[in-house]
Amino acid sequence: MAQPEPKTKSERIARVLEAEIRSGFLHDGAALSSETALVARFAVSRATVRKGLGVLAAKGLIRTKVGIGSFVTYGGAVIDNGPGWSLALSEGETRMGVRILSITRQPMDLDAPQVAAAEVLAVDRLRFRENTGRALTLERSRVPWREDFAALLRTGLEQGSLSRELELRGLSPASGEEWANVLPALSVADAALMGRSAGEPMLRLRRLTRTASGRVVEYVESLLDPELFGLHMEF
Amino acid sequence: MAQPEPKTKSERIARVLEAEIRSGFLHDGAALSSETALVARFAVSRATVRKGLGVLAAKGLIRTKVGIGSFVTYGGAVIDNGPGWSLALSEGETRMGVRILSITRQPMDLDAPQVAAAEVLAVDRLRFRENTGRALTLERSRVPWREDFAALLRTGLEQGSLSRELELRGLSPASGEEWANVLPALSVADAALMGRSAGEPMLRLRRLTRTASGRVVEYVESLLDPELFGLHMEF
DNA sequence: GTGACAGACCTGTCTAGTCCTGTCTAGCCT
DNA sequence: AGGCTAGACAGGACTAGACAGGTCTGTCAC
Repeated sequence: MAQPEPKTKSERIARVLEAEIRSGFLHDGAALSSETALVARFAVSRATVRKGLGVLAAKGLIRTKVGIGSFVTYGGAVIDNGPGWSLALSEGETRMGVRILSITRQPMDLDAPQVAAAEVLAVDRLRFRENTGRALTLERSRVPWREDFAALLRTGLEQGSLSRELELRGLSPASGEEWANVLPALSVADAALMGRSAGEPMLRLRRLTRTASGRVVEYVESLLDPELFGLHMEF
Repeated sequence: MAQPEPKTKSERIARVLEAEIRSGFLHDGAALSSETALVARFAVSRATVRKGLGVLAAKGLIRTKVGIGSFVTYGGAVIDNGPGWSLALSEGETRMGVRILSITRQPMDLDAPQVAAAEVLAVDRLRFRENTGRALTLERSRVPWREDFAALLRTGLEQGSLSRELELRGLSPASGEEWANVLPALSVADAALMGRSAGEPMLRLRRLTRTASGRVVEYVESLLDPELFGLHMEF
């Protein structure tokens, strides 16, 4: 229905950081990276980073203090969807549990031609409402394999967040793409994983993130309960 | 349909660039060369290049931004104008016809609390592939009623575009919101309108646009064939 | 232990320069 | 008159660098 607005660099930076804040990846009170660190991450000049931060400050999402840094001042976390669309819960308060199905080193299995790597770190997770057995989301993350992922296969993820592990290794997304469409019918295999009925329509989200240098950070494919999840965007 | 021979240099430039865009050589979101680079490429003056770019901009194929450049805003099938999500056709070239179901003055019927107006201009359209009877989209636009819409009820829309009529009356969207979700089952009434089966899952898009002063310009609710349409976003 | 200090790191601000589009003027040619 | 050329100037986006001043922390002297 629309065309992507050509974005300036500063707008893009504001957008990526805003999504990280709204998704809860950067929680309320958290310190953003320093301006010079963001310069490196987004591969732009400091003036441009500051312009992007200015947008967030104007929206009241962050506050910056001289000599210290910038801090998140927004507490409305949603779920970990990374940058891009804001994933909105259709209902009100919904407590969701997370279950990690598997963390493995394996060949690339999903259909994402942009991911050239033969081997990936694969993390599959379920989210479910605690009172029922039905899973609300099924998320499959694929990250091009690096040797320093080896420990994760034994120890698991810190706080269950793959993004955080990637961040620790300098794999911060600076740009990306996102696709959304309707999966008309849940497959038998996925239905079994999610404790749902095969044939149900689902909302399917695919996201590819890249570093400033263009290297693929992560590819995520999510199946979401259409009753509960929708996409929302302001422009 | 045979194209007439381009008469002027600026027409030739527009023709060449348009072909590159429609062929996919310049994909959606891609940056065109700068005007001075195009001056060198086509060996004409900058004014001529700008005239050619002006033709493309008027067609909605590109958008130019001061200090940055010109960008392709044509994703293969532009359904409607305006910023926000980019609606992507899953398949390749698909020629679609438009049929306007009705243009009426009526009470607000859709569930959009942001639209305070009691009376609206309501435009319902179908889009369909020409060889089949199945509609691919059903779009319902609602615009707060103004007296200068009266003529539209008799004369119809210029080029079938409501956006153009709104633009002519100074109602240019400056900001807005967009929601997307899965409609699990097409209603019997809508199925009949679209020539589809009731119960099919559909992609539902809702968009609310506002002027710079915050007045609601338009509310649109679209049902889209999930096989054919998806959402795409870069960040 | 404590207090002072140096240095590291942070934001705030400024300047000079590049590259881009927007716009205007003057003139040439058919 | 309309299409085109050539040039000039303004202003926006961005880069790169420099400098000042706030804040924190490790270290050293006492």
